[in-house]
Amino acid sequence: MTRRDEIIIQAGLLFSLKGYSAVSMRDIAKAVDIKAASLYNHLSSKQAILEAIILNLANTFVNHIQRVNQNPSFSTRQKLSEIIQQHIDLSLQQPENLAVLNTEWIHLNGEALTDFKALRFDYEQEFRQIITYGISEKSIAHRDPEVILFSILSTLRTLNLWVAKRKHLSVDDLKADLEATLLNGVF
Amino acid sequence: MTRRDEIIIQAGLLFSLKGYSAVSMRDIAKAVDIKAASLYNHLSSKQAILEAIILNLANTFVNHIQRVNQNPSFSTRQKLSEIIQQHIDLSLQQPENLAVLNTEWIHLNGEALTDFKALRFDYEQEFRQIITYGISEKSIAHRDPEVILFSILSTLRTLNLWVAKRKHLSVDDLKADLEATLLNGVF
DNA sequence: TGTATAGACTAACAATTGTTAGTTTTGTAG
DNA sequence: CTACAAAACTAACAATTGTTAGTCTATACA
Repeated sequence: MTRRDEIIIQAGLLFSLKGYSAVSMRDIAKAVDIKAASLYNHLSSKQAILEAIILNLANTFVNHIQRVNQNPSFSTRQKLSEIIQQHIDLSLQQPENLAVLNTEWIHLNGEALTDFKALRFDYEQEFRQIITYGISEKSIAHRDPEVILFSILSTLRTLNLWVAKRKHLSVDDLKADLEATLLNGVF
Repeated sequence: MTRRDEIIIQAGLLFSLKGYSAVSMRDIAKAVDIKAASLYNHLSSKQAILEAIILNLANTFVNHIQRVNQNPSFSTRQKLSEIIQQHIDLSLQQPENLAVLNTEWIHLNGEALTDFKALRFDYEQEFRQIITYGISEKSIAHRDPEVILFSILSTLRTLNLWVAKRKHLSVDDLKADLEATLLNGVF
């Protein structure tokens, strides 16, 4: 792990706790025990740190859903199951970076903001396609696809806020309960 | 509407767009067409603006869920239906303030932060009680109540991000689809 | 041994921050 | 018309911001 990686990890932790704007370069420097000016030996700007965190994670998500969606052996249900699994895994592995992705992307500028929005759109588009196909083959209930899409997606996107607290459930049990709740409902 | 209310509304809009820390008192002043120092004739501090926005809305939610939960004529399903309705209504009426509530509460301090956390806990506790009672009477599926609670609640909490875009659906149709998706699932 | 490079440092910068003090303007009630 | 309060203003403050310039030090390689 390079020094740069270490800085980005610590910065992500601080961003998730206090928000991008409320974290100073001096705060980040203190977290890795150097002076603020020394950060610039490893990174070009504060913005660049935020970009690295967010775009890296957004790319991970898009790559995953594209691979799932392209797999012809998966049923609609299996595709959704794989996606749920991925969100659980990343929510457990890097909850802080997910928090940054979810709430600090507004502070991106220029090309990085454009790239992020494109990745977010791509992800939603892949997800949307799974759902509309599922409706067309009648495996998914015939309702407004956007309502279905955002109902499921908003739960998955905020898993990082509570999943770590559910330690008494194994990951497999958590996944089973979550999948049942999202896909089969509660009544 | 007092001048104070006007300031709080404009500040809420700015906070939702750029985040609390990235909005200066001069930004808020410009939005109501006065100078920054004049804000202090109406408010004691920047913090006080944030507190007003968040605690007001959090109280609205808690009061509502308590009234619903205390109504003995409501079934479990009807209680959840009422709660969904309330989230849709507020998401349409004040999406900006909901965004502030959801993402900027970390910037609260001292007593206001304590109060907010207590209100959030109260709300989740009322919600949790509805679900555990539903499980005990076997109207709700027998699964981990926390997974059910946070699955539904995280969708409701982020309605403000997408509900306004669903203009082609009437509020009633939106509610019907959302309720069906959250409570009956999609398969 | 000499030298180049990576990575730390100190010091400073211009801009912006929330807030206060003191003053002037505006509108209303007597 | 006068008096008073509400609400605007100007000017300034100390602190903090991201970033740059220039310097020093240690390690690796010739």
